Amino acid sequence: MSDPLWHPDVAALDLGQVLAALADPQRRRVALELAAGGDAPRLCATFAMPVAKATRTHHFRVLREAGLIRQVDLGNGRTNTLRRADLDQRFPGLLAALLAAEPPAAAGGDDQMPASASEGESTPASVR
Amino acid sequence: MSDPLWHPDVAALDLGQVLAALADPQRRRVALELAAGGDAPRLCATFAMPVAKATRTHHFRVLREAGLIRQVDLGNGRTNTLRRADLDQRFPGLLAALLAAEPPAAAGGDDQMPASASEGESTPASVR
DNA sequence: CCTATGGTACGATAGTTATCGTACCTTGAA
DNA sequence: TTCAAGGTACGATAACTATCGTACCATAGG
Repeated sequence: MSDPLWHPDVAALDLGQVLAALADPQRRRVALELAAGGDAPRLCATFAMPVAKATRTHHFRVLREAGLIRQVDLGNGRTNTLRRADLDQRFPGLLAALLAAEPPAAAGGDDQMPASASEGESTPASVR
Repeated sequence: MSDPLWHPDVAALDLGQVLAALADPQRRRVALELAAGGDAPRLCATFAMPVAKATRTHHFRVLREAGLIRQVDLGNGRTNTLRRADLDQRFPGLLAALLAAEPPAAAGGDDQMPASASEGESTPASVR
C-alpha cells in the first residue's frame, strides 16, 4: 500500500473510491479521454491539466489508487492506461454510461492535443 | 437556490455532483434502495442510517441538491423519491450500472425495514 | 559529463465535508 | 392543549482534499 507504484487488485476495487475519483472533472476527463482513445497508453503530461505539476501527480495517484488507471514508470515519463477490463468486470456498464453522458470534448477518436505551446511549468494562475 | 426545499432542474444536473453524492456509501445505499424499491417514496427515517439526525438531514440534502432524489415536506416526515426519469435522461445507464454493481443488501424487492425498534435518537456511538 | 524532460516527495495552506449536540418547527393524534 | 414523531437550522469540530512551491530523482540524448 505504501510502495512507490501501487495498484489495487481487481477484487479490491471499491465503488465508492471509483466514484469519488471520477467525481472530479479533471480526473474524469483523463479517464474518459483514455477510454475514448482506444485505451492507448498516454503520458501524464499529454493531458494539459490547468494545474501545477505536483497537483497533476496527485490526481493521477488518486486515479491509480482507485484502480481506474495502470501506471508504468519509465524513469522519465509515466504511461497511463485505462484498466478497462478490470472496471468492466467489477462495474459493467459504468464506463459506458459515463462515456455516453460526457464524451470527451475533443472528439474524433485520438486527438494528440497539439502541445498547447509554452510549457510555463507551475504557477498556472491558481485555479479553484 | 436558498429556498427551504430546492431541487435542481433536469438540465442543470451535474455529473460531478451526482458522482460525488453517490461516492458516499450511506448516500449510495439510499439511492440504490430507492431504485430497487420500485421508486416508491420513503421517509428519511426508514433507512436506518447509523448517524445522528442532523447528519442524516445533511446526507439527504446532498442527494437532493445533486438531483438524485425529490423530497416533499409533510410537516412531520419528508418523502424521498428517486428522480429516475431525470437521471435516465441525463445519464442513461448510470443507475443500472450501479444497481448491478452493488445491489442493495436486503434484496427481494420492497422490504419495509421493520422499524428496527428503539429509536435511541442521537448519540449513535460516533462513527467514522 | 551535462542538460532537458517527465515526474515524485515533502511540507504547507485553504477550502470542503462529515459529524455532532442543541434548540426549534410542523403535523397528527390523544 | 399537550405530546410524540420526523426533520431542520445553527454553530462547532475534526478530517479530508485540492492546491501549491521547492527540492529532488530517473532516463534519454547530446
